[in-house]
Amino acid sequence: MDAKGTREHIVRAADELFYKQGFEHTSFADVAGAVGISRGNFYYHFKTKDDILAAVIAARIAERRRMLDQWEAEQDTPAGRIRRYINIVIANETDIEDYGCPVGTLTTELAKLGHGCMDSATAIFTLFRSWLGEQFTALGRADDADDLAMHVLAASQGIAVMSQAYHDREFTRREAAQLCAWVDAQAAKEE
Amino acid sequence: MDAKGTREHIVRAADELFYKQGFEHTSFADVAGAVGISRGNFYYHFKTKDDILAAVIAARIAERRRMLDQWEAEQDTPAGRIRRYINIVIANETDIEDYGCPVGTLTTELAKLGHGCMDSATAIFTLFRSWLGEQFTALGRADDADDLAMHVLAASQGIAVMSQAYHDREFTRREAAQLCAWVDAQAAKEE
DNA sequence: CTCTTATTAGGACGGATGTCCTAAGGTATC
DNA sequence: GATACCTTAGGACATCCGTCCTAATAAGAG
Repeated sequence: MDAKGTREHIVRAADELFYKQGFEHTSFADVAGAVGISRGNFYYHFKTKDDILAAVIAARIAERRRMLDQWEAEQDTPAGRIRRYINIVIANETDIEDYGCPVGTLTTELAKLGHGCMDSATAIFTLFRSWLGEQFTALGRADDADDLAMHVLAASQGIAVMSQAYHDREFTRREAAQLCAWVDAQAAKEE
Repeated sequence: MDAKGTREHIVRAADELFYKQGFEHTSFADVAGAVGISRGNFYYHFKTKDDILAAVIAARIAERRRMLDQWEAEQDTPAGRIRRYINIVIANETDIEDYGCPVGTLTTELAKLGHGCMDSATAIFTLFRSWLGEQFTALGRADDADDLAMHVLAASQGIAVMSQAYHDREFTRREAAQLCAWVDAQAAKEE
């Protein structure tokens, strides 16, 4: 197989395992096993575990960027786009119940490990943060757009954490709906 | 030294290390080093690492219970008590920036590890959840007291996650103040 | 002081981990 | 078909981990 394909395969498998088991709890052997290659071959593509993590984070950023572009194409209004973001917690309900938010749980883990990739992980948050900020600006809230974006991020993270703790889908839906209503109320405040 | 004292000393050290480094990333040697005893002596007090975790969680529950009692004594009104809870994110600002919320980050980690102590960790959340529920009931919101309690928990967790990601104290204070205002608004709705 | 019990220190153990090396197998080019 | 390079497999390595055992020490009771 060509190196590019194997490398991508490794990143995909590592991405999923880092999400579902955590970065530290996932070993080279785990990833190699999931991909179906030997541990030795591994070393040909990535010298260290940190290299894999960096590649996984880069892949996540690229994927999220594509997702945001798609949302912009699908949703016509800024409020609709923000609501689309909030809707993640419902669309990915099952995974979030079991493994939490991929972004939040990774930054939390890397922060505790004092890992150098912490800043790259935070960059995923920043991607959403600025995108949400743009939407709030388009909503006529240029002055406090970033504050509002941070509020949406924080609320989503809170929902994810509690969702993981209690597996309560009613709670998740109720909070998401409430946050969407809040967004619409912010839109009404424009002008 | 007597066994009780050493045991408590171990639990205290493990509590701090589990919080600051994460459960998995903390080894027997780390805890033994922090306490100043040998790894062998360790085994006399706790047979397995899971035993230590169970003891740490039990200690956290007991400590939080004491804290809630104190808040009830200090604060006269239900709203004041809820605001006192929200104020944690500001009072413990420095630690939360570096290590996140002790309860949220632990449940997140244990969930990913598929650890058996996950339920005990969730019990710490439940302690706050029912206490907050009681306060909202006292506020005249018996019907949706638990929903409101969950909302406060989620909001606090969200603030903690973003605080850890961005170390932005202005954000933390703004969100905490906003949440306190929300509590007061809920109180106003009673009648 | 003596004997028993409670507590400690230090190290052995099997296993897992991240890293690295080397030899073999494929693949493409001339 | 021969050569050079890309890719793979399998294992060696030093280290650390959780667990467990044993012998020495401290403490307390008679």
